[in-house]
Order: sequence, then C-alpha cells, then structure tokens
Amino acid sequence: MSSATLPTLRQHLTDLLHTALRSVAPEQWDVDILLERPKQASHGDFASSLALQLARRLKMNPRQVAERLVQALPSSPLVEKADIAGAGFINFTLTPSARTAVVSTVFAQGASFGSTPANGRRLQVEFVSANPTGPLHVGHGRGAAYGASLSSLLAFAGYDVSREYYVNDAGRQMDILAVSTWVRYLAIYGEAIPFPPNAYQGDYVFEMAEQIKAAQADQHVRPAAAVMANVPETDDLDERLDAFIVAGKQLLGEGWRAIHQYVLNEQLTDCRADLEEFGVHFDVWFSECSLYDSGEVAHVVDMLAANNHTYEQDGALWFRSIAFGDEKDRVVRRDNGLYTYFASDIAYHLNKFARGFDKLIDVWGADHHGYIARVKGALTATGADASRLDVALVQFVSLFRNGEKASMSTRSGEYVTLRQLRSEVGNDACRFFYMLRKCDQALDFDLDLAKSQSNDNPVYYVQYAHARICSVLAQWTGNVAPLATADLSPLTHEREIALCQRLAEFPELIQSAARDYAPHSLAFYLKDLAADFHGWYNAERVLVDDELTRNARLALALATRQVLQNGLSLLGVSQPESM
RNA sequence: GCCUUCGUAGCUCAGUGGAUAGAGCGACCGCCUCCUAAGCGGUAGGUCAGCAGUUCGAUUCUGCUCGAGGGCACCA
Repeated sequence: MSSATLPTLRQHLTDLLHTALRSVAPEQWDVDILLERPKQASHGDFASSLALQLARRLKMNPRQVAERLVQALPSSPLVEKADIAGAGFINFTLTPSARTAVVSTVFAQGASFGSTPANGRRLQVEFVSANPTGPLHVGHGRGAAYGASLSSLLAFAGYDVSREYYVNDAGRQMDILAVSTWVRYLAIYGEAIPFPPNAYQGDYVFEMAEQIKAAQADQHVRPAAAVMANVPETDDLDERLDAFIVAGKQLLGEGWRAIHQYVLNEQLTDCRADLEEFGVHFDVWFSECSLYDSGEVAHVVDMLAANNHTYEQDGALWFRSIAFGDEKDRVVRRDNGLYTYFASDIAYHLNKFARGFDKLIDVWGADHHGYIARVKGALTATGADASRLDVALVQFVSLFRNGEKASMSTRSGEYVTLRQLRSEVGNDACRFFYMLRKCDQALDFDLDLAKSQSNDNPVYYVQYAHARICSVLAQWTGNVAPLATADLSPLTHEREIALCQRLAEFPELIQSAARDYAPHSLAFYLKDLAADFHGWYNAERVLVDDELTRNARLALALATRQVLQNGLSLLGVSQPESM
C-alpha cells in the first residue's frame, strides 16, 4: 500500500459512487457526494447518504435507489463490501489491508503525517497584541495559546504563516504607565503625591521606579508641589490623570521620554520572555509608533478625506462608517488634533495588506467585536478587499478562586498573571487547558482545580499514552526500522481497527481544524486517540512471543506515538518519554 | 434598544442536516504475580432551553420567545 493511497481513500470511494451514479442516474451527475465516517462500527468505515439525497429527485424509494447504486458500484481492491442499511445508507466496509494501511503511511511520512505540502498562500495571524503596560494575565494567555496553536495548525496545513504582535506603543495607556512609574519614583525620593486611583497600581510599577532610580538617579525628581500645581481639583479622574501626564511632560522634557522609553522597553522585554517561555513565538513585533513616524496614519486619513469618506463635526474628523454597514460614524481625528486608535488601526491593516498576505487573521478579545464593522468598513473605503480579513473572537476568561469569581482589572493590579498560572499549573497543562474550549465559549478557569488537581488535567492522559509507548519500546530491544514494512495482517482486533481508523482521521482532522480556525478540535482528537490507545493497551499485550503479531502491534504503537507527537507539538505541548 | 457569543447528562464541556447524541469529573460495581493503575471495563444519568418554519430527515439551518455572558467612547 503506497503512502499516496490513504489520503485519497475518501476520494476513491467518491469516485466509485460517481461511476455508479453515472450509470444509475446520469442526469443527476452534479449531486454533491458526501461521505462520512459513521459513529458506529457496525455501519462500516465510510457511509454515504447519496441514495437519500437522490430519492426525491428520482421519485423513488431510497432503499431502491441504494440497491441500484450498489449494483452499479465498480469493484475495488480496497472495499470489502458495500451494504445498504437504515433508510437507505450505503455503508462501505474496507478490506483489512486498506484499514491498516495507515500504519505504513505514518511510518513513511513521520513528522509530516497529516500535513499538506506548501500551497504558496501567505497568511498572517496577529494575536495577543496586549498593551505593554503590565504583565500578561490569564486572558492574554488564552489569546496566546489560541493564536500560537492556530498558527501552527495553519502552517501544518500548507500555509506560509507569519505570526505578529501589534505593539500599542503610541497611545495614552503608555503615558499613564509612564506617569504611574514617575509618581512612584517621586515617592521614593520623598515627594509624596496622592497616587491617582485610575493609574497603574501593580507592584511591577514600584519595581520599575526602583530600577529607574538605580539607573538614572534623581534626575527626574521634581517638587511635589510643582506637580500638583498643574493638577486641577476635579472629580473627573481621567481629567486629573491627564493633567498629571501633562505635568510630567512639561516638568521633565527629555526626561519624560527617558521614562516612557524605559517602561515600554521593560514591559515589552518582559512580555516577550513570558511568551517565549510559554512556547509562543512571534515573527514580527510591529510598532504602532512606526505608523505615525512613517506618516502612514496621516496618509490614510487624508486619503479617506480626499475620497469624501469623512466629514468634520464638533471639531473632530469623522469617518462615514455608516455608509459601510457600521451602526454609527466614527472619529478618526479628535478635536485636539490627535488621531484615534481607529485611525492607526486602519493604517496598520493597510500596511499588512501591502505586505502581500493573501489572508489576515486577527485574534481579538470578544469585547472588540463591535470593532469589526468599522475596520472592515474603513478598509473597504480605501479600496482594500475586506473579505481577506478574518477576525477570530476569543471569549473571556473568568477566574474562579475558592468558588468565587476573581477580579481581573489590569489597572488595579488585582489579577493573576500568565506567569503565575504557568508556574502553578505548568506550561503543558496551560497550553492544553486553553485548547479544551472552542474560542466562542467563555472559559471559566478554576484556579483551585488547575493547581491542586493538575493531575486530572487531560493533558497528562494524552502524554501518558505517549510515555507508555516509549516504555514498551524501551523494553523491546529490537530494531525499529524494519517495523515500517511489518506485515500488518495480525491487526484484527476491534480495538486495533478502531485505533487505525482514528489514525487515518488525523489528516482530515487537520484540514477541518485549519479551515474552521478550531485548534480545540485537535485537543479533543488527541484525547480520543489516547483513549483508543489506552483501551487497546489494556486489552492486548504488545510484546507477545509471536513475532508476526508483536511486530504488527509494535508498528501500530509506533504509528500512534508519531501521531501523538505530531498533534501535541502543534499545540505546543511536550511529549515526555516517561512520566 | 441594537450587535454578538452561548443554552446539550448532577457539574464542566465536545459534537452532528442522517441511523441508538458523546467525553471528563462526580456516583455505583469490577480489573495490577502480566509491556507505567496519571490506566482499563461496566452500571446509572438526556424533552440537545421553548415554539414555529425549511427538509425525505432538524439537537444541527432559519425566524421568534425565554435565560446567561460580552459589546455599543473624540479609551486602547
């Protein structure tokens, strides 16, 4: 059985049905022939509902149609029989050699089993893109795990994938972090200023203040009274905070830039290290500032204005978003002359398109969903093809501690960081746990469960299957290479056939998971694969005396290990040889 | 009010235009002189939120109702 046979098994059966169809009902040649893998073993390896689809069009009894189709079915060396069952299903049962052929295929293809050759299509996945204003929290962790697994999956499925992090280094949030650090720094020098309640409160702000003191000494110290002189007495907290920022810029001059640069660099470095430790790598870190420096933001706004897609009102410049399906128009340039985040985001996406990607995938938090219409609208207005942008919305993560929902405010500093989670639960369990929900589903992360009962995490179940196979192999002293061509005919038990079927599903699973941007389905597949293996392992011994049987079972075990490795590595989960 | 994600076993969640809707946890009963018991086998547990429509067939698609989360800034 050649390695090329397996991926086309489904196609082969489809061709057989097509031939039969041309003979039975030539005028229905265009009917879509669907083949599915039945849930029940008694329904064969593949099933088709073609007869049910045709019955009405032919005004015939579905079972009658099925009978004619089966009679017209060409014989195939891969098909043992084609039964008619139920209302008119045609159930194909493969020959034993066709069923076990997947084992040889896995041996032949190894780490690339399940992958698709490069299709030449370039694709960009942008994810995490958290403001560099503090440590990543467990919500970012979900985006990171999802984006990384999705990227790996798409690359495995043949796309040329670029992973990108958009660094919001231009906005007010960075100024708030800088001023937060400065106020803490002043406090160290005894210049006590009431800390703005809406500034960043986390401990890392104190640490950065200490670091700036150590590196730059007292050059940024100004009298508290001088700072407070700039801050109006008002209950508007945002207004007060902005006044602090203005005071900092005025009193410090170049020193403000130094602090701003320092905290940005510090947070970005920390963020990158955090993600790399989590096995999440980015090819490009794209700076929002660079869009301003290059003039791209101004250019895109001018372009929109030149094409009459904007108007001025209340001193601000508005994009006619309604004309492109949004629910209201949106400001691109504020009355104070500054561009909005929206403006730089339009420029950013145009920049992405200009880089030649066939498809852009943005991974956003669910709270950004209202943002999709305006971004796509603006892209359309500039003449870009907005359908080339897909947005994957990842629902929220809620943390539960002692059965109670934990606070998750970045500003207040009361949140569990990704680092804490990783150190308490472990990277593998984290990566896998995040993939146990589809991204549309809100994730309740029970910290107590994840910490105290981490052994219950399904990731260990999957890894354990891998370790068991390694253990069997270690006790067998033979040479692995010849197993590639082992006679597989001794693989006749129900569990062995089921395991082979599961292995054969892997390439299809990769395809559908990539198509649907659904890496979670890979996690569920791996659980199923591990279950099939554990069941077989308990029922049958691999290292039996009979050489033929032993070699066939070793080959099946090794093929299973290969698929576990291929799948786990896509999810960024390690494959320990012993546990 | 509008947009959006959900509603499936006691709990947490998969899944599908098809045949008898699944897993883990929890409960109960079993399995290590034998390749790792972080494992396996079995039992119990369901009005797939509700109503209507499309269809040969709907838990799946469409519409409405009810319930839960999220979003509706000259913040990012």
